[in-house]
Amino acid sequence: MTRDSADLRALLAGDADTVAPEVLGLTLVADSPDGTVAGRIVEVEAYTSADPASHSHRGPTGRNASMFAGGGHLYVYLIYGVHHCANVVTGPSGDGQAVLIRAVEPVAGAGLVATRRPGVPLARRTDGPGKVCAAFGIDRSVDGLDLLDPGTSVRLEDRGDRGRFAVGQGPRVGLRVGRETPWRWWIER
DNA sequence: AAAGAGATGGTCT
DNA sequence: GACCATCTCTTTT
Repeated sequence: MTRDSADLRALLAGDADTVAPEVLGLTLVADSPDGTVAGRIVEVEAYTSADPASHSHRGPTGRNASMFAGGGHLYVYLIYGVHHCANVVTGPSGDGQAVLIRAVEPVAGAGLVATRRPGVPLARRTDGPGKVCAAFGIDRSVDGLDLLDPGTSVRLEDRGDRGRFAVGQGPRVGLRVGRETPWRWWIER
């Protein structure tokens, strides 16, 4: 049972903390001149504007504008001046909600991923938010794209993995505030 | 096996 | 000028 882009659009119109576990099992796809990389999303976190840990908490700014663009868009930011992190925006336009893609299991383009992350063992290539962006070639240049438009270079697809796994839940990672909110979900191995 | 520190730059106060 | 939704390498137990 797969969902088309209209189904996904409706799904992503919901609040980040209810949508996040539904994003597990969806496939992230990124095209580039060098080839295509695809991965099954296996770990996510939710952020909303009511949440002090969220970039959207203090309202729209130049950096977080795409977080307010409405469900289905891509929000990419630079963290620690070093790594990029990719988010699936959720909720209505203007709301400032997003689901951070923390980890992915590669399903296509393993050779290209190896080129982009040389010397890193397969199992460790996409098991963190910065690693996912490095492996997929995602940076601020694709911030704000519509992930549900089949014509864009970075996309979100349902390849039929719905409900075939157990989901774990716990606190988010790396935060100074908001540690008490258990808004991280992952697919149990 | 776990803990610590440095890298590095855009964004906001 | 401080703060980061991180990663990797080095040092210590």
